[in-house]
Amino acid sequence: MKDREAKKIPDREALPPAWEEKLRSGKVKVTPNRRRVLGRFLDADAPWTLKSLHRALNEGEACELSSVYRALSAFRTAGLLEEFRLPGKRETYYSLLRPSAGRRGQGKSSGHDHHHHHIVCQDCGTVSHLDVCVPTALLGRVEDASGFRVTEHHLEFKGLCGACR
Amino acid sequence: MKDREAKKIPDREALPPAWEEKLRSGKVKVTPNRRRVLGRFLDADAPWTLKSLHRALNEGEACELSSVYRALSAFRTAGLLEEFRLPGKRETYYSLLRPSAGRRGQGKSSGHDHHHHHIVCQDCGTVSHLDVCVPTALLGRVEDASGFRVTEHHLEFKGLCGACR
DNA sequence: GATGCAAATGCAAGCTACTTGCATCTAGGA
DNA sequence: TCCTAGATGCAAGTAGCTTGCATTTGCATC
Repeated sequence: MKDREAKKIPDREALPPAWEEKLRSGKVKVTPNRRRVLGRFLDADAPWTLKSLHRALNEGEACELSSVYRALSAFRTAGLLEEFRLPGKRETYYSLLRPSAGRRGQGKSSGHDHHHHHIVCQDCGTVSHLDVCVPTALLGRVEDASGFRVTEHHLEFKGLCGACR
Repeated sequence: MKDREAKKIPDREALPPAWEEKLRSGKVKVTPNRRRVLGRFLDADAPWTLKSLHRALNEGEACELSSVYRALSAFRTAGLLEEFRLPGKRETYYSLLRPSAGRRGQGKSSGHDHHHHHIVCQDCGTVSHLDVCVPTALLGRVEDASGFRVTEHHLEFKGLCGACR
């Protein structure tokens, strides 16, 4: 948690080219606000809520809640973010959909399909990412049992984090 | 879906004794309102939202939204209901936690622990129950990867139902 | 470099889905 | 039957978005 050198980027003037490209190809205009929003996701690979993001951004220059909201919607439409909800929490969470680059290509490589799942500490509320996913066999059983064709799944865990145990 | 004989109970005067017992042991007073609320869950083994339940109840005698809300909270505290949220939906859903009776006892038999998971049709919005669950092996991997002790999990699927395909 | 327009922004108002306070009523034990 | 903790109805309050509108701005084009 120490900030070495110029590591603690307050607000970026530019995003990594890959991401700027992604925005443009998603027909999302690149503005200072949006750079700052996306920059937060790139800095902290954690789930953000509309409000937590708004608070974090306004430690710097002010930025309207509704603009953050619209940025999130735009990013989601463009396939850069996924949205999810947690049992017992009221807010909607967002997290970055990184392209499934270095993974052993076990899915269709459709560009960005590396979603992930989450675990929440029932004591302190910390939310962490998980790299595990639903086994294919289970998906098959779900389709058989329900008659649905499954297109998406969300898996949330609740428990006690290392610190709270 | 046909209603045979007196199968279509409008509002019950009494709940199955097992459930009345459960309420009492959970320190929940049994009132006409609460019988009607719980009755709906017993009649239709589907997820309800506060509002859908309120609407359903008020086809009969009126019953305040806030009372339904408080009944749901009480039932949840008593361990009769579980609450969950679905991605893309705003409301909180509730479903009955039936005691894990006839199952091959693969969990600790703690009274009621037969939770289940859900699949939502992305077209028509229908929500169905699923009888599949997260494999124990996956839970182990989650604990190892995160350092958390897992106490709960929720698994939601999205897809196309038989009718919408 | 100047221009035009679709899209983004700020501000304010509106909406949905709860959630709570309070006076009154009632289930259920004494 | 009586008492009291807890349930109810009604109304007001709150959180978390969501939208409308006038203004500004990114960026493709000239």
